[in-house]
Amino acid sequence: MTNSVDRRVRASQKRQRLMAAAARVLHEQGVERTTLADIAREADVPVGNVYYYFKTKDELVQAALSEHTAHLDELTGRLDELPDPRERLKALVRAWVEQRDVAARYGCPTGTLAAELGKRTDGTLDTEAGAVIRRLLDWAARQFREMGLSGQGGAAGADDLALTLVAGYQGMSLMANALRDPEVMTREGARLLHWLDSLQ
Amino acid sequence: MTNSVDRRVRASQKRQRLMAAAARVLHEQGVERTTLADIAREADVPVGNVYYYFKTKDELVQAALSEHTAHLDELTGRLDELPDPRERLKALVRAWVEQRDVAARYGCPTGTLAAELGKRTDGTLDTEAGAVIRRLLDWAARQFREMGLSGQGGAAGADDLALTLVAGYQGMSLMANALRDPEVMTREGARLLHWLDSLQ
Amino acid sequence: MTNSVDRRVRASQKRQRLMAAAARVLHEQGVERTTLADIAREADVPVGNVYYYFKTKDELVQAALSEHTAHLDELTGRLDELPDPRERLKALVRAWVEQRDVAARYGCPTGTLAAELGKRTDGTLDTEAGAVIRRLLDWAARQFREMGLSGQGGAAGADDLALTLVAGYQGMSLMANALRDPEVMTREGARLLHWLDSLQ
Amino acid sequence: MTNSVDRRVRASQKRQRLMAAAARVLHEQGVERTTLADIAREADVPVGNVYYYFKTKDELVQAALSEHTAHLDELTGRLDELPDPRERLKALVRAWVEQRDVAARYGCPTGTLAAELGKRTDGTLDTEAGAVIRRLLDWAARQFREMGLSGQGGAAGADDLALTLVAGYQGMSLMANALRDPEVMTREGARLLHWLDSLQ
DNA sequence: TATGAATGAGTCTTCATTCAT
DNA sequence: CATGAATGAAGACTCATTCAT
Repeated sequence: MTNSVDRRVRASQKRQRLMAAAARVLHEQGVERTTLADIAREADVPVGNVYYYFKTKDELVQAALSEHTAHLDELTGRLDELPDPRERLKALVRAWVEQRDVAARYGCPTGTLAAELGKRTDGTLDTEAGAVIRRLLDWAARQFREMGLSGQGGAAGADDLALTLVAGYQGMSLMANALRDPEVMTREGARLLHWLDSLQ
Repeated sequence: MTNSVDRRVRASQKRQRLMAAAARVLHEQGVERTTLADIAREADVPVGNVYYYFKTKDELVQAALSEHTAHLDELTGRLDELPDPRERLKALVRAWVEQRDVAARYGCPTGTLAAELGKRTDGTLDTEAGAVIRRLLDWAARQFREMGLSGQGGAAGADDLALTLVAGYQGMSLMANALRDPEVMTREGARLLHWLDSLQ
Repeated sequence: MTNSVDRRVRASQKRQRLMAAAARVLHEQGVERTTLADIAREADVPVGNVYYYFKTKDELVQAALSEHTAHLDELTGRLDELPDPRERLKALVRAWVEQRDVAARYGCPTGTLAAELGKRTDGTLDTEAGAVIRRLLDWAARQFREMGLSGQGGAAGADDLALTLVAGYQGMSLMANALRDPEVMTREGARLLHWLDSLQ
Repeated sequence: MTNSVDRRVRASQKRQRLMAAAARVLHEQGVERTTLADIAREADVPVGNVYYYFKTKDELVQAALSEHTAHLDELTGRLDELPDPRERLKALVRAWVEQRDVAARYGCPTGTLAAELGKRTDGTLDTEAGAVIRRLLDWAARQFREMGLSGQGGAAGADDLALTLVAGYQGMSLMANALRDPEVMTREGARLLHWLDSLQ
């Protein structure tokens, strides 16, 4: 009985390994340049076996996106424990800056995925990465609202601020990546922190 | 003799057509999803003939980047005729906003190309799109310097401002693209204009 | 002890279900387009379990043929209870016509299986469906013989008549299937009945 | 110039070779058991090159059907030169009987194709073979009509007779194939000839 | 026995690149 | 220069069969 449980556990571990590997490799190599074999190798799973867990390559891409969503939720979940919404946002920016080396090499996982998938015209996954970004946007807007920054502009104010914040993150990630320079993250991150402090 | 000139002219037209087609199609479909046949068809050039102008697919990608550089130079060249550097920068932002529909559908040509090519690990073209962005950065920094905004921080001030400006552009393009919403360009564009006005 | 009996019963039920499912699905989809998973699903048996009852896919095909043989035997068994051999044959034809909708959609189970398996060159099952047809042929010949229609030509006469009858059935099934028209069965069935009546 | 013509000719010969090979191999092995490599090898064309002429395997199947249609047209064309329609039909039956060895080994090309393709549920090619058979049916009906055999039943009579004739052919082919016995063709062919003679 | 999972050989298809003329 | 055709190396995906428990 323990054995059968073990097997199930190991199996779901495999699925988990595949998802993690997909998230990593797809981020590093992009969707089109990544072969199933790449992901399988990284997850240490025989190629033929991948299809037991994911019926198509696109399902693996979808799974990678779920993985990114999970990471995002975990991060915002941790930040939610901070008492002050402004501090939460600032901690978020600091977390981004800490990722500067990865960003400089491969860009923002979700942002680059959104850019690549957005080129599709067949309606498959083309806006899925956008959904992850929207989730981040929503969380950020909630913080701004909690800061009482819906402003005179009504609720739209918080949404705009969230947009500015996330666009700032995407912009600095892309620039750091294009210039292969992690310091871009530091400099622009500092600017975002300053901006957050200035809001009232 | 006239014939040979004609031929040369026609040939260079073909080359031109291929470059333009490459720029367009690669922007819309991405590098990996675009086949040589796609570009050839769009340029109305027989596939086999492409190789007389570009020895590899990568050379066509390179050519597309040159095309984007040329567009950029043409734009900044026009802007240079404005007397006031701040007006030049604001006109640049307005030009970006005018492209909002394209940006919402396909993102910034250079930015998305930088993201895709940046995934390469084989050292081919992986930073070439970054060079185009750097060119934009340099032009912008020149404007800020001319505005006397090198600040107390010396020349770095202008560079930082340029970085913020271009990152702002990339950020809003990516967000507009991810959310498939051109209005993102309008809103964030307005913010950038306001920011440019506030600088002194 | 009851448990072990139960198990055996359940097991043989599973085997039975697999055979029935194989007969049905192989008829509808053909051998090559049918996967083991298709049959397992239809029989509501886990895929991995199939191999306890049938060691290879071909054994399942064989089992489907047995199933068809059983159906045939059951049918002729019922017909054998009719007193008049001519009536038996006419009832057979009527039974065929009753199946017209299935025939128009999927053809004769045995005939189409014979056609598909006959393409094999590896000597596996390639004439097995033919054996089922031969069984039908034998039964029909017996009826003709009983009708006293061995004729001057001796026993061969009955065999020829049987061949004509079964060929008639296969021909009308194939035509109904190719034209997707059940009425073909009705029309040609009527002709066969008329022919049977005319024999003396 | 001659060279360029040669090339085009050779190219279209290749296409022709592929069609002929497809017709032959698909008849002998069936659609599902035949790989593109099989056809390519038989046509002496590199596998990758096949796709220059036919975009998918299904297009090759379609091409094989065209080939069969062409054979049929050529045959009926030759028969049309006979003055008497009854003689045309009898010559057709004799032509069938001459093919008895092929029929006994592989069945009727169109009939077996119709049986196999008819199993498809995806709407691709599933009734295409039926169209070839219908063409034969139409030609035969024309002959019967010319014989003045529309009967009291009007034009339907000829159609029914044509159906009986072609069903007879399909039936005897299938039986010859299932029993692996060419003599079936001879016997049933004789019966069909006799039947044709008896019509008035 | 029972069963979810594993395996790897095989098949279709795509495409950059090259070739012959 | 021009161009239709040729080539072969991948890559995604399927599936019968086997395995571990």
